[in-house]
Amino acid sequence: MPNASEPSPKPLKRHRATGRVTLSDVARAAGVSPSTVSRALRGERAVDPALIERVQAVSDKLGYVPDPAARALASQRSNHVAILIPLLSNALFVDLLDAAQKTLRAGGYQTLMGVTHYDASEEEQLLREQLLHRPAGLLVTGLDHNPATRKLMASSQVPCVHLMDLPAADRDDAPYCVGFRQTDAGAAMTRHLLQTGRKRIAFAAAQLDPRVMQRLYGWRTALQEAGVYEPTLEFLNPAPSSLALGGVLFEQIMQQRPAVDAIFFCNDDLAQGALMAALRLGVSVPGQVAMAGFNDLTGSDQMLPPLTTVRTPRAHIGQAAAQMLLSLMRGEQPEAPQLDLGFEIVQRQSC
Amino acid sequence: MPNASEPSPKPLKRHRATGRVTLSDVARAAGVSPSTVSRALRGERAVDPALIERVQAVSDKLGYVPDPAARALASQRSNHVAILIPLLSNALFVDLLDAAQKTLRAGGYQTLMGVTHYDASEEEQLLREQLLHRPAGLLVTGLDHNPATRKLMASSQVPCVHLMDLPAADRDDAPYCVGFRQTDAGAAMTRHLLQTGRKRIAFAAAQLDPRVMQRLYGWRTALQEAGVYEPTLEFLNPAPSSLALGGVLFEQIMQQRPAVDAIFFCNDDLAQGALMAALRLGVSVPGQVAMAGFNDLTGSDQMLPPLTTVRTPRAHIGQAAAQMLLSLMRGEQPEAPQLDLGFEIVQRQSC
DNA sequence: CCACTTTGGGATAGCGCTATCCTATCGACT
DNA sequence: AGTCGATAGGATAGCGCTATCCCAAAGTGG
Repeated sequence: MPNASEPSPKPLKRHRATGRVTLSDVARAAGVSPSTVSRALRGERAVDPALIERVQAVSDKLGYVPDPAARALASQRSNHVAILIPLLSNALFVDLLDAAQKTLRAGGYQTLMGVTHYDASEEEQLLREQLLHRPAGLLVTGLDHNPATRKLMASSQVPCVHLMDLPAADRDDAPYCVGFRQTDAGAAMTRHLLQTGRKRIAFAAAQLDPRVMQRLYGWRTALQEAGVYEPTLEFLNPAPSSLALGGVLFEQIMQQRPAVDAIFFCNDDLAQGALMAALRLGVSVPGQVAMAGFNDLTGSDQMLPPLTTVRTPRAHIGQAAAQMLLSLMRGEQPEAPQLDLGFEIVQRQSC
Repeated sequence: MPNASEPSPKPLKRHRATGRVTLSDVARAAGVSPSTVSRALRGERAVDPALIERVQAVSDKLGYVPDPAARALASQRSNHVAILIPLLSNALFVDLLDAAQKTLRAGGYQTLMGVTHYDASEEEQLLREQLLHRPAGLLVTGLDHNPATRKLMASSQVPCVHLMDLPAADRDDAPYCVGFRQTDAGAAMTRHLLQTGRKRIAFAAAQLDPRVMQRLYGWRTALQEAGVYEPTLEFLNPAPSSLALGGVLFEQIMQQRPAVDAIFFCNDDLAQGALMAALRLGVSVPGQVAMAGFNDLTGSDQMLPPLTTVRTPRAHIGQAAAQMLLSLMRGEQPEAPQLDLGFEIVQRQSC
């Protein structure tokens, strides 16, 4: 016996024992192999219906719940869906998040939220972190991303749906997206103001994200068509949108262009702030100047006067995008890669 | 050769190969064992400083990033932190979420958000789902949970910090929490109104969650102390809080108790809606009736008149709670299990 | 009637880590 | 010197699944 140093047959019990009910426990109790349990529970491949039922029953009785970490490690896919939104301080994105999150959860997915603060490199960093978790899907706001981000999304092979925006033209490399035509919405509201007889329509905006700029473009186009466009009617401020800023913008406009007869705000919070400022300053709305907002945020219908605005289907967008992502994650092909959910002019008394 | 059926020595190459840079790759490149790399990178146990540096360098060069799923499976702990909040439609909770999420991310944790809709059984269900992910920590709103939820939290052994609320008395089984005394805040604002000479102070509330009820209790106590409490001054509506509901409550109060000289709303959105309704109805504020809100939400300073309210440190709460959780997850003991971040009466022109 | 595909189940090697156990080395203390 | 306890690194068994391969049995067609 030259080699007596290898006698130990039993591999000594390690002290771990998590106590968790595992797939193997179910397999043993059901008298089948682990593979079969795995397949039966996931509805993978063909399994005898009777067997599926038996496995289900045993699984329920033992209270088996699959371990997401083990599953993720083995399959290289988690049940996470990452969602990237610019801010949590804009109700618009919160509504989007809320709706998407609800839909995804119903589909069995966990939502990983990432807040980019409108910062392209922070977006890239967040995406990088999230991709580590091997998310099953991706929901991102807008279509504008830096090249590195775009490359990450492409190379990760993770299904991705873009929110809020639609590509300008129907290219065939078009990504999946759910939203509406921001430009059209901007133009539509402007035309509405023109129809009520207004001629000097200012555009007041904050944050200046790509969608705001599209609305600006729509406004500009509509004014040009009507032959009443003036560059000095644009009041753009890159600061975050807020009621207070709306008031500031309003005062600025009334000071610089007192003859303005309508103001189109790129977001309702600005318009709400302007409405309050008008009340404070005794400026009659819509008598002296009409006001219009965008998004139909909560409170806009409670203003004095109630605010005319563009109602955007943000909850619907969140829900529909999540739905589209769910089908992509199932490996299905949505009928159309782009979903235009439109918008609606809500006419109230501020115009 | 009786047994020719077992010749294959090489265990046949499976087609998986994820291409990911693994810990073993780093170990091989650095000329050390995987254990050492793992320890060096996590700062676990004692490792030679020079070695740590070398491993770090190699790891960076190869672009190694640990796989969260593998880590979670092996260690039975993920880098997720679950946060449970009642709603996303109340700015209060969004601010909480935003702050907590930011702090946790800085600490290397991913936030898993759960929205309970003020539903105890939904909370339980969410918690159950989240615990599957073996979160490293738990952030939950309030101290009121059903027994099953409480048991889940306890048996999971996951560190947990409660938000917004503080326990009534300092019990020694007191859970970790960060918040302020809702009752005191309610009483403080009521006393402030009393000091301005108001006598008939109504309390208007919606949603009626436990924190609202505590504010109600504070209001009641202050009025009783002053000898001016009347039960009919309570206007409670279980519907979700909103500007529109604030207007409705205001009209209801003016109709049922026209002699009221102040109204204390349990949340700013109600007060904002009431303020708008007062403008609409031509009720002078604070001339005829003073108004006070709670939380100092955005827009309250822009109202006409600007709203007197209780400023609650919700962002601070989110951040401090996350911080406390971070130290708990590090195995440290916070100096005090309860953190009272107080509140502040913000006096504006509505009183 | 036999080669030839399905069909449905079993066996088992990882997925990429961490936790546990082991061992070698070095002082410090009898 | 010899014994001990630290200290620091290595080896390796899982964590709980899924994916892949394998194989028996049951159809299928010429």
